[in-house]
Amino acid sequence: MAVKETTGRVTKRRVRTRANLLDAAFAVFAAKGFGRVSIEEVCEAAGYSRGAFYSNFDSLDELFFALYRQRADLIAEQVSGALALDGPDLDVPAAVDRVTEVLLLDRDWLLVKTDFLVHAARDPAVAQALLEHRARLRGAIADRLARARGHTALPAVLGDIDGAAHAVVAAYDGVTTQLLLDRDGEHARAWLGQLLTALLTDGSDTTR
Amino acid sequence: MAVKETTGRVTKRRVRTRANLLDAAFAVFAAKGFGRVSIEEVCEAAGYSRGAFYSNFDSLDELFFALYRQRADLIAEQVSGALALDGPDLDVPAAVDRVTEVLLLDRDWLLVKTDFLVHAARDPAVAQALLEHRARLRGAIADRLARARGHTALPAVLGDIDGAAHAVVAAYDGVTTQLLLDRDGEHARAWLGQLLTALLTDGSDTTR
DNA sequence: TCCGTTCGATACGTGAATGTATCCGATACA
DNA sequence: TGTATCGGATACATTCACGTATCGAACGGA
Repeated sequence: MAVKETTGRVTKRRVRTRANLLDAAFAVFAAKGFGRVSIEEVCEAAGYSRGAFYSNFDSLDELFFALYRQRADLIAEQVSGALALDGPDLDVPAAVDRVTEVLLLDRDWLLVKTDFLVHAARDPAVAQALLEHRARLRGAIADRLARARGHTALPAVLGDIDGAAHAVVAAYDGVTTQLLLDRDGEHARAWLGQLLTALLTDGSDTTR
Repeated sequence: MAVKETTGRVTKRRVRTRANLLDAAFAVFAAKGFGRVSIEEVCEAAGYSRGAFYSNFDSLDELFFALYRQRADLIAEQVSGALALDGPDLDVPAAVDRVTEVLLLDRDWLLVKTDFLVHAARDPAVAQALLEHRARLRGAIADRLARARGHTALPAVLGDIDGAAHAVVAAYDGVTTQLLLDRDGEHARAWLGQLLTALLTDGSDTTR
């Protein structure tokens, strides 16, 4: 373990250093990709030497994992927040807009997340973590959809509410891919909105 | 350039070597990921020494690019073939099944393709190549959809036929992501079929 | 303020991957 | 079959990133 466990004492300096390393790592990973980043680059970007790194982490993999958890938790919170905003009744287009905004706002996060996906695809243990994050998102979405039942009918083709939540996440992933390539964030958000409403409402709605 | 241009002479041995290197690279990239592969690993897997590599390519990047083009062309062909199978009229569910089969059959290809996406996301020139491949796929899909107009009405929410083709590709990308994580190919194919029919038919169809 | 502990910097040795230069066997063509 | 060219193997020097071991400084508690 990188963090000593002999004593519960955690210095303030330590947490600051760790946070700085994580922040710097986020920027560096986003810019160059996980596979092309050296430990020293992260340290340099953070203003530390490698000694600081090895005092806080055992490997780049461990740092990457910690970084992902941190940011994923943040996003999950924001999505939950965006979904909880309006009252007990769900306004589909408005909620879709808010969620869309959160999910596609930060290109750097999409880059890091995709790097993490590639990583996870080859390591079942890592995949587990990513699947859990996705399950958390789906859960938040499904909860919200459940409260809206009756107001807006879901198309039967997707199956139950959980199927609909799966579809939402799939649409998110699909639009993410396109956005990573064409870098047109505005278009991506508009289009994700369109896709989601296409999936969540039956075909009769043509206004949006 | 790696391939000499002083003379048009291309030895048989050379094309064989190049093909072997590409095949080996595909396997190695799929197994370990582009970022974690050394030139020597590829050569070793192909049964050559580094000399052969440098005689055929300038860098790992160049090889990766060539590899992607090769395989992407193959897939594009297969998709076109799968779409051209039935007569002038389109049988949506059948065509969806066939395309789904082609697109999600080979996990290794999905891995390499996602690696390539990550790569392209940071290099506009590479992104261009990937966008063109995607455009080719969309074109084939759009052509097919155009011929089916009237038989199966498209939901208006997606916009025109090209919008529908975009949606198909997005669904493909979304399911790909999930498949990379849970490794359940059968489920992925079934679900992609479900998603596509949900997108391509209006909400009235509940049988599949 | 003093002291023990913790944190991070520096210096070092090591292994791996790279690109090049050179050499020998294979190949194509007359 | 002979010969000139080509393709790939080998050897080499170099660079780079890694992990460790050690040292001085910052920190927190008494």
